[in-house]
Amino acid sequence: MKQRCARTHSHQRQELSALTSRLRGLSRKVTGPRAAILEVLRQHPHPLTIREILDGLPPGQCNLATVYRSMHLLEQTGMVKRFDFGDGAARFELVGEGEDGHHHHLVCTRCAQVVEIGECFPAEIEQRIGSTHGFKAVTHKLEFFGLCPECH
Amino acid sequence: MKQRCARTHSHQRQELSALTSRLRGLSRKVTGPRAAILEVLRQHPHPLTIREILDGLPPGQCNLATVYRSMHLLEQTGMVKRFDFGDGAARFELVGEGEDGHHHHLVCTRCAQVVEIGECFPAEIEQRIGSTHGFKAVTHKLEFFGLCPECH
DNA sequence: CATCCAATTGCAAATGATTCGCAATAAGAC
DNA sequence: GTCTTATTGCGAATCATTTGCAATTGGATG
Repeated sequence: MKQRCARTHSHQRQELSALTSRLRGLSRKVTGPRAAILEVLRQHPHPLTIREILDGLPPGQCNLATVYRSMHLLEQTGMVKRFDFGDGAARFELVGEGEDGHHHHLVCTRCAQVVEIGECFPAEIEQRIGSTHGFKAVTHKLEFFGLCPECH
Repeated sequence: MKQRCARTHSHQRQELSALTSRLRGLSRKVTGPRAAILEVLRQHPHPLTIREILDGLPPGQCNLATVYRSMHLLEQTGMVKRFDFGDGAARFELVGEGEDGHHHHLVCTRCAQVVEIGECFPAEIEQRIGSTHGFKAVTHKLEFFGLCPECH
């Protein structure tokens, strides 16, 4: 069984060269924009919005549409994971090689500070939920919200 | 302590008159559009998108912008609960009187069929997560995704 | 029941995130 | 180097949602 809920995401920063090799290994071209985007993600081990990624790029390095397209690509290849904090903007985080990136966050509803969470929904309960309703390949999205120390 | 994770949402359909009284009790006007929207929600005890609500309304009964505004109002007053299945469209469900509407869903990623889920993230773990990081008023959003019996 | 005022609505235009078409460009294979 | 095809930039399109504003209408009041 897939051990998904343990600490499967190491935050040891990956080398940029390792990232680009991964891309190349997936027979995708390592272009200027893509390398630059990977570098931004590497520098910010936090969920980043498309806008934040674009703003983190050297000016003129890459077009907004290209960021969107790159994030799709990276998501499909499993190199980044998409998160949704419910504010209408997708966020992305690098995924370590060989990992699935499944984890959760605790988000401050006032200042948007984000903390990464180790806990996960109990796998056995998820399993039961799926089989109870005849669903297969069940996963979940889970995010926590609250007021951070500075905001209360 | 708030008992949030038991089956706090009864799906016994509420009377329309009870709903409109609730609105009136909150000193909000019971207008044609609002009554019609409540009726649609009553008839469909499932998470509905704005578009689905509008389409469920008698034609010409209510403007799109009004549906948006009404859902905001109903959400603020606690009469409906907003859910996010990650597809970019908010969904709404009526909340029973005196309940908080907190619950989760199991959504088919192919046909979008939705099953309501009784289980919830263990409150004691959520509590621990909050206090570990000094967060207050911690809640969570949790939805399950998988392939329903018809789709696999 | 008529009156009045603030809350509410409709409409159209604005916004914000995301996607798409298409011609120009640039990786990487040979 | 050349060539082929993936990729990019740009602008326009799309989709969900919000907003400004003038017209309308609940419902409190007399």
